[in-house]
Amino acid sequence: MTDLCKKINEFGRAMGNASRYRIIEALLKGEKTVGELVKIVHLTQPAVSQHLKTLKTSNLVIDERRGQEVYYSVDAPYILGLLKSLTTDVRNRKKT
Amino acid sequence: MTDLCKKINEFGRAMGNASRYRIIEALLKGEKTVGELVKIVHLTQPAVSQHLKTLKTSNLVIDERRGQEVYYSVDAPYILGLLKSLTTDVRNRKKT
DNA sequence: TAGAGATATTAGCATGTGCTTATATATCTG
DNA sequence: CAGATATATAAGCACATGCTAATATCTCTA
Repeated sequence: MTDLCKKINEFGRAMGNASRYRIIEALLKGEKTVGELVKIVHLTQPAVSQHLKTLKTSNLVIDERRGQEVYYSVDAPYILGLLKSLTTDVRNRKKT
Repeated sequence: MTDLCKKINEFGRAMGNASRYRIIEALLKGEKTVGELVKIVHLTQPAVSQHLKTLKTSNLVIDERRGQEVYYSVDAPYILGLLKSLTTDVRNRKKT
């Protein structure tokens, strides 16, 4: 499996879960703290933290601590790069 | 969950599974029969058929029977539409 | 430094998922 | 129509995954 494949696969795993997808959706509207996300997606704080961890491992989100709170936001350049690669692959497919 | 959300989520679920991702990859190189896919991804025939069923349910592939064989191919226009929507969403995000 | 607030981590459980084996359906050919 | 080939479906099992509850870690402030 090439590096790109692995990335796309991780991206899929992230977006394929409803909770994580809702987290991403929320983050697309602007950075949020864990506590804010908890209120938005209606999950417990540990559940949100766990999802954020997998999202971070897949490089889809960035975190930054400011005082007691940790702000999360989408890594847009990374995601856009992935989407572009994918789009190119589909465009260049062998037509039927 | 909006209609687009549901589609993207299904797309993610499809791409997030390694076997399904390999099937999509193979199909991007041109349409294939179930039997050909079995040889390529090294899964049993029922396993491949099951994956193809979920891919079809998510509208990512198209099937067409020709005699005894069924040919599968990616639904490129559909996928490209999804990727475009996703790209737009990420581009138009609220910057941090 | 003690306590409070915010987040992360761990363990455990219930459910979902992917695979296998067995069987059914469909299509062709003799 | 009978058998062969291609594909689909069903049942069952092992494992992965998402969630909860409990606890740990980190940071601020009095």
